[in-house]
Amino acid sequence: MSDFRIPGITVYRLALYARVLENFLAEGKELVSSEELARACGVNSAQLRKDLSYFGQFGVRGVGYSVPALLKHIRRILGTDREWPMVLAGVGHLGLALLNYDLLPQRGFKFVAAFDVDEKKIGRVINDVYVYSIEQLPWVLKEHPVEIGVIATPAKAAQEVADLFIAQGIKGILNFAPVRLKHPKNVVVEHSDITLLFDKLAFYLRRLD
Amino acid sequence: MSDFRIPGITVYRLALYARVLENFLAEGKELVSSEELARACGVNSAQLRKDLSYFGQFGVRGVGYSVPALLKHIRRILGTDREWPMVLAGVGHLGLALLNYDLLPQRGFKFVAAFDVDEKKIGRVINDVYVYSIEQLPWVLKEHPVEIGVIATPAKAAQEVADLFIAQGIKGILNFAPVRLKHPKNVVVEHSDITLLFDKLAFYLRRLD
DNA sequence: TACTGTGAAATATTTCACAGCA
DNA sequence: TGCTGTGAAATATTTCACAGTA
Repeated sequence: MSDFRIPGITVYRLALYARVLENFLAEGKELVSSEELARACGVNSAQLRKDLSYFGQFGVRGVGYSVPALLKHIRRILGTDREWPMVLAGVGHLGLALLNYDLLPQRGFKFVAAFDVDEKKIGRVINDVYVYSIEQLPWVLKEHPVEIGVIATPAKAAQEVADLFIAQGIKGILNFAPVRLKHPKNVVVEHSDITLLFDKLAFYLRRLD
Repeated sequence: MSDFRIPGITVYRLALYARVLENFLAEGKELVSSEELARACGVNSAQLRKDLSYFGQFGVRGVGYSVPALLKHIRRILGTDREWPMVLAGVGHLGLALLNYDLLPQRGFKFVAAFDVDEKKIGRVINDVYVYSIEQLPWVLKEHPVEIGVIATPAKAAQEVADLFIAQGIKGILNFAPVRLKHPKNVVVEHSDITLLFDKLAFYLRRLD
């Protein structure tokens, strides 16, 4: 019922439920049962109900869940019922992909500035986002304080960027560089290392009968 | 000791250990203790030792682990001691980032062909990879059978591509499209939905004191 | 001595199964 | 009746703590 210690995996699943509910909503679906939503998400229905029960009661016994109401509840739980301005460090191929990824602003995650060290990139505007020199980072963050910083630099630059972010008051970092960041524990860091997923796939492929 | 049912999270951590060991190796480090490697990976040392113990004994009591030997062992366990040819569907911004991501071929994951529906992209060569029309997919996979298919298309095309992949004998799919794929259980599917990570970050940011 | 390897204990997560209710 | 919500049971994972050994 309370939010005392919510497992990361539960938070992740809530985000997944929200994604699937968005699709149901787009299809004009009004009602959904835990069984149906769970199946669409690839999880057990008791688990879905348990995940929700950490935060309250959102369904109607004998009936199910209202699709728009449940989506609204989950968004409020996740904090995606508001806008989250963000900055990006590293305008390489992945950085470009992030700047151009429409689903992020649709969900409230909006880049307000990007940074790079490459002279050829500095001054460009990508999808309405200006690319600054990394040296302007303290100044830009002072002018436009944001809570979320995204790192899409090469591994060797990532820690330095993280330190800069943290020094300028960034509270949450999403790190796509393949390196573990050191950080104080009042800063939230999520790591996303794409190459690890390929390794995992290789492992399970090898032991397919 | 045996590989009966290895938790996905253990496999993921093994990949992480390999990544950190690679860095240690590059620094010329010969020996590492479970404590030191675990700290660099952000995990408990007993957990690291337990993870390894599913597969054998790789250390020396009182001494630690040989960095190059442990790395070799983990690579063999993961299946990253060989090359994995792959195909890509979807040459948008994310697809481009994947085609240009040097760490993948360094670890043996090599795209041999890419596919798209956009006439403007078909026929281009990106980082030595030719972009075919999606209609040529059956033919190309017949000529060059591969086990891994990567999906970086918009959500609405992903299931159709997955079905094509599976029909052509692909055994493992890494799906970056924000949709849950239906698939027979002799096909391994890993989902990577980047937007879910942003949601998770928002959740933990909101409850930072 | 200084570590690994690993049963056993502790903890966390998932699933069951059914009471409760529209 | 047909669902949700949730204690309790089952299962999975992590951590402890120490025997084993180079």
